[in-house]
Amino acid sequence: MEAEHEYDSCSNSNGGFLYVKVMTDEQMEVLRQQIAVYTSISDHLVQMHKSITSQHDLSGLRLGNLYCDPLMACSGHKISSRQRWTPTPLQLQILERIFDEGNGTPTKQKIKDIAIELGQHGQISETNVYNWFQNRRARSKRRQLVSTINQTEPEAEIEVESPKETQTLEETDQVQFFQNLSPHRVKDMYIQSPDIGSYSSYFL
Amino acid sequence: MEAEHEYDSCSNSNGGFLYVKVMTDEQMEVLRQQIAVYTSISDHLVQMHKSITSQHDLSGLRLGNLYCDPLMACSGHKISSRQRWTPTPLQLQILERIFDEGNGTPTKQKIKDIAIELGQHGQISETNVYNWFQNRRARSKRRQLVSTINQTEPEAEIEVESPKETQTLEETDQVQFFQNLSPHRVKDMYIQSPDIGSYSSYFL
DNA sequence: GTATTATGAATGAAGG
DNA sequence: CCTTCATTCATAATAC
Repeated sequence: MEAEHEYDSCSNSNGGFLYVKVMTDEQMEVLRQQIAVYTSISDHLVQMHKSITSQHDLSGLRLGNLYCDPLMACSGHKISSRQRWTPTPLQLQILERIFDEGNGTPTKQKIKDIAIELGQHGQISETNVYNWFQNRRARSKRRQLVSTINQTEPEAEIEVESPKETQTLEETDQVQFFQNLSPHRVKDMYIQSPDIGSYSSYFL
Repeated sequence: MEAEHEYDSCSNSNGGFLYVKVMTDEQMEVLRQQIAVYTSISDHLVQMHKSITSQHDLSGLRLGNLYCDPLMACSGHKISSRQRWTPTPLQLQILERIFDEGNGTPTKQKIKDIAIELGQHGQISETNVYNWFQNRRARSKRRQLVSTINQTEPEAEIEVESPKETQTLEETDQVQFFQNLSPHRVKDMYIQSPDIGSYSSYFL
């Protein structure tokens, strides 16, 4: 098992060597999900507990009053956060322009070219470009569909003063359902001191 | 880098930068402790919940699962039932294990067997299994290429394109370690267990 | 700070 | 096998 580690060696300030384990992105993602399991479990159980205590006022059952939010860093060290690409304004402008040119089918080679071109204006990968076009196409399609429905089914409601609401109904009830179920999104994980006994009041 | 991650940068063929995430042993240990905290938190909450429900038999608080819709009814909204199969954590675990066993070609008969086996843990069809393996294989392959590039020596290797890089794809010990800690994926876990007692199995 | 929205990314499925 | 699409998930950006 140990032999299968991959090590990158790099010298430290002491002149010796410090061995660090290298993880691939895929492994990091798996790890992140593993950790997220506990976040979800905790969130879920917290909610259940809240539901119960709100009905029965069983606050006396809580297990302590010490506080340490496991999500709050004592030292501010983030363990796992998936960094997601965000296009720069310039990149976005170029992407939109290409998209508007109508060549709806982004060829593999075209994606490569675009990625190279956008690479001049910030970090980007071909996958980013691919995803962007995928999402752009899908959402453009969806928006059109929604607006079509809105035309055939004109709302009697007066919403003239809030133009931004026109597209807020894209989210389905199912999404709302899940978000209600797990309001605490899996956010950045932090390293904290393993003071197990002190987290209880997190659930108040 | 201000975070705990250390990034080794290396240039790729696009002239951009790829980053390899590395962790020291110390960081791994802290991470392990962090996860242990979640284990304790969850365990703690389970006990709290048990102590409460044992006194009050709150059957109404059961959590819905994927193929049950009491919770959906509770929401008061029309929630169309999911049309797309989603593997349960247990199913996913089994699938991943089979996939890791390396028998790359899932025979027709094998798929049937797997489907039957997984049927014990939730709704599933042979097509689901087939599709899963197809996607898993393809995406693993694609990710391998990326991470292979990421793992290349940060030294001056200007290699533009390697012809079908080898796929020494083995989960490293780090990942194995965490999988032992929590062998389930996070996906959809909050809609899975219909009973709080089922959560016990999530805790090591 | 919390809540909401926009959007990058992951994934089951379909078509070739 | 591959690509593509629809849907969902998670998070950066923003509103509150």
